[in-house]
Amino acid sequence: MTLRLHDTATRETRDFVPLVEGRAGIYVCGLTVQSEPHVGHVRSAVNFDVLRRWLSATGHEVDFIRNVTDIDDKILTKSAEQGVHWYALAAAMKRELDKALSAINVLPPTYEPGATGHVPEIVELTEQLIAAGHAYAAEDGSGDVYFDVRSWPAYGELTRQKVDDMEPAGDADPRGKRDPRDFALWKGQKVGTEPDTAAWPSPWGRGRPGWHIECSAMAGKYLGPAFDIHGGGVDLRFPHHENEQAQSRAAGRPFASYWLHNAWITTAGEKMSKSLGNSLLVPEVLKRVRGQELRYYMVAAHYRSHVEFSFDALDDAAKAFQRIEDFLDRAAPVVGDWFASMPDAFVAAMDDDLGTPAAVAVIHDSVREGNRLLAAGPSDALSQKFGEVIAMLDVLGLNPADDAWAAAGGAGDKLTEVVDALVTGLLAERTAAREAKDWARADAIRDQIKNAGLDVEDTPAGPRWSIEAGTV
RNA sequence: GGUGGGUUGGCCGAGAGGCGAGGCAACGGACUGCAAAUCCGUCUACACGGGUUCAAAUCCCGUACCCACCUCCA
Repeated sequence: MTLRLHDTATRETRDFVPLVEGRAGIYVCGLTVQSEPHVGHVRSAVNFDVLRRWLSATGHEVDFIRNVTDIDDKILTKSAEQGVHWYALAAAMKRELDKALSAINVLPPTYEPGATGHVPEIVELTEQLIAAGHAYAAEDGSGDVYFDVRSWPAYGELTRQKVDDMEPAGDADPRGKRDPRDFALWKGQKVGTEPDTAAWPSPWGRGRPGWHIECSAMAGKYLGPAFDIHGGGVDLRFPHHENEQAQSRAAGRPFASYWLHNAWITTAGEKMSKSLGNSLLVPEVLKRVRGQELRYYMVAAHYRSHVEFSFDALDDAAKAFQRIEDFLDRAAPVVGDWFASMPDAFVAAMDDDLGTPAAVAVIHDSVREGNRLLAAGPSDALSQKFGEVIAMLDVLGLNPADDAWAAAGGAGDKLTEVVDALVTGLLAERTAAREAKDWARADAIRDQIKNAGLDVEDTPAGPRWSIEAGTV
């Protein structure tokens, strides 16, 4: 069985054949750190984290590069509005992003390069493009350098568009462009309006990188002229990815073999950046559900499907995940030896363009079977189901035993011990009442615990408490 | 104007010619002192109109509505 991926460049789902057997080089466009991350932003990170984990799980050594755009127009505009240094804003937002991603167990990339640290590589690539006749310094003295779209016949190949059919950029400043579709590789500093700290020396005067060039330069530096997979959100296909590919290929670099694009999480049918919604910032959402549950919500939908975000659906996802967790909690004390193994159906689902919805369905199948077996006490079959569930959750980054969750939980563990001590005392009283068939007393104790926000279940191994669903 | 995606049961959300994904909710049954949890079962859906086919949610044609991108974007 081999992994098949949907390549948006060819619009085909085809076998993944890495350039070097057993290795995979992945470049993912990360965020522009200009504001706090919302759930839409982190979906992309989760989707590509799953890809990375699956490649690792199937024996690939993965080089995973995810950039962070730490200088651009928006960062400059917003920082000016807020009266802070642009680099202070970028650094603060980067910390917020890191916090949000670790809360949902997104593994850190192999390396996370930023545009500001790669100006020499960007200048070098720009010079190559000028030498090759595909870029030119603006003749208006602005210090800008543009990619010459008309000089590259393949321009538009990624998104199947013809230059002549494209809507001319109405609001774009033509400045020194030969064609309105030409895009900036280098932006000359606007002295007086842009801070000196946001300008670097170059053969064309002081300035800063254009948006697209950084990814071409950094992908080339860390993954080489040709690499396996390039990922990002659908909105990046054009212009960002189209331009990245044009630049790179015009400079003689074959670039990515496969292009993967994740779909949106929308609210009210619209992309999140268009709706206001502070409530959708990751820290806000994590007040309602845990990181595991938010991640499950994202993984339960296919990466290429639009997800219409709703708190009701999020709550449903949290319950579904708790069902899986509950099985592990109840089975753990009785399973004995077990080993991790993935059912064929799960492997087949993941190999089919990362079919996480079907993969999650397989987890639920194993959980149901495991629950059935659990009623009969320990057995090899139960241990096997337990190992299956753990293995599958691991691949999806959802293993409840993963240290990542404990780190995100903070001081919760100590509190749990305290609650456990208190509740255990009450439950002992209730057990005594039940043995005396004093049902009124037993139920009163259970109600008291329930009113505090905890559920009580009677199991063959005795009473068990848990935090009521939805109140975590 | 160009390019791409979508519309599935009470809800979320898969599937891509036959064989009921899965979850949540609801209802019935088993279990329970009563519950909870769990298991078993029920609810048989594919925007609309045509067509192809032995067979269509799936393929084709048309229609409606929605969304994204066309140089700020996950």
